[in-house]
Amino acid sequence: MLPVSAQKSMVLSHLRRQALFKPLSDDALAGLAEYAALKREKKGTVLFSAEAPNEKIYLVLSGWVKLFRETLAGDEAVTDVLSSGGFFGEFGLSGHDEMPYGAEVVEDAEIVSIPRFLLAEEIMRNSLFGMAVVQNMTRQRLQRDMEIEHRTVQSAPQRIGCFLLKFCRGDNAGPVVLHLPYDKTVVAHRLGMQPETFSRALAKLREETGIRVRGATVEIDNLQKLVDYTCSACSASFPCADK
Amino acid sequence: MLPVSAQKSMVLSHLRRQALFKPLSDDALAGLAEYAALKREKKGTVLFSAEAPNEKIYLVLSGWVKLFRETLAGDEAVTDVLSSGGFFGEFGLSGHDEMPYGAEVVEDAEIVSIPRFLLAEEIMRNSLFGMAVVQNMTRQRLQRDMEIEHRTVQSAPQRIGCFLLKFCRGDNAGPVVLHLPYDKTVVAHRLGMQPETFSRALAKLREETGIRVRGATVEIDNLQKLVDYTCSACSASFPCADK
DNA sequence: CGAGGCCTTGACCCAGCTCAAATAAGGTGG
DNA sequence: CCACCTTATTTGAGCTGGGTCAAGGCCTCG
Repeated sequence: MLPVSAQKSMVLSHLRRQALFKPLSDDALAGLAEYAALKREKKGTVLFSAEAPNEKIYLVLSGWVKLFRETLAGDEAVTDVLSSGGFFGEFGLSGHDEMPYGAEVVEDAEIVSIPRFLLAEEIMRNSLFGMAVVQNMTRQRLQRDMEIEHRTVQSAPQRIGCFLLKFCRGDNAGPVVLHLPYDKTVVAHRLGMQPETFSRALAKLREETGIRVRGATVEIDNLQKLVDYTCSACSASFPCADK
Repeated sequence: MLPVSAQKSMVLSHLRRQALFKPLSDDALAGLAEYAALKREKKGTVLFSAEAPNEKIYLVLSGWVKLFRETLAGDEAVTDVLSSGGFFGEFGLSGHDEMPYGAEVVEDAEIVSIPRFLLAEEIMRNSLFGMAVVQNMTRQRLQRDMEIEHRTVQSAPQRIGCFLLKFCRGDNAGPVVLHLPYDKTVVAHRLGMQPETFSRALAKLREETGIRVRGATVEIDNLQKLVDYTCSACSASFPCADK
């Protein structure tokens, strides 16, 4: 275990790297780091479940976390799956007292948590930061809109393609190698389909676009081909990334 | 046509009624009203299309407006359908220069538009207002999460039921009478289904829950029955409204 | 080496889509 | 007020993508 001071400074450097925190002064940032906690969590850990009190904002440094809602009938809808750089729990910033979803670690992760009241205070103090939070929320909402579109308009293989493309930078060219970060079942649910369908859809995508899949590793020789196949049904086309 | 001053004061009173603007001082509100424009728009009018410059925030006073995205293949995904009290164009607040969706009037409407820079300035000036904007965005995002869940988990008749319930206040009791506000085709797309499916699903919902439909009018005798049928597949149950 | 998890495959089913045709509901001009 | 034309809504018939259930295959870990 690292000494406390070293941990703090590590947290600090991670926070500094987040776009969301850019408008914060060094002092303000240090203040956050002071009360922030860094934890290592094992796969399977439930960080909180829906309706838990909403007291912290979380930032994923490494690993994977899924956000989900459970229906009365026991079905589960995965709203998002986050990796390095992903935020969750921001609902706390807007005065919600309950988490509207649950969060579970699906791949061993390092996670920083920050008491929500600290951030709420900072919003009041620093309107530039308030603006940054608005922008963050806005981006999130836009992504949800896209997600809704995808689920109505894209076929299962296309949704997988779209998911893969999110990990490709626009700097195309040459073959790309990706590591599917986690459990295929989780990916399947993230994309709103059953594991069986995921498996079949991936097979189809493979034969349709020439990508190669070995275990969790995906190799893309011809990015353009994947883009053509995937984005034809969508309102945005390839480097459709979140700017 | 009303004299200009009367129009301004009408706009002002509408703005004052919005939760979003509660934190604004009378002066600030008057400032907004000064530059706000109130227009009557005919069904079919396209207010703007995707990728248009993002210069205004809009507030619907009456009538109906749909927000949508179009895919390259010409399919259309309706992201939302707004009526009295609905906001759109808030993306402008976060520095996006292009509208990420189009907006079309689907039922004659009165709409107020406010230059976005005015609001952006106000966010910087008044952090309580910034907070209110964050809350608004948050609520929107949550609704999108719910929407994603609904589309994966609910059947077509249930989605219609859920849509109807949004117009019922929790103060249940007695029979409820609703006026389906617009074109059934629009409702169908809003719910992510084809018009034919909508028609059949509505028939099913009718026989399943005893509601009665005549043209655009819906009568609900037994609200509880509708709730039971509709919400069983969902993670939230009836007065699941946006608080 | 055996047990338990994933992932893939096969077989079958069904909700919702598509195409096509029949009705209903408005709206217009005479 | 009526005939006529246009646009919405319903209905029918058949298709299909993806879901469900069940049976292997494969890999990991004890």
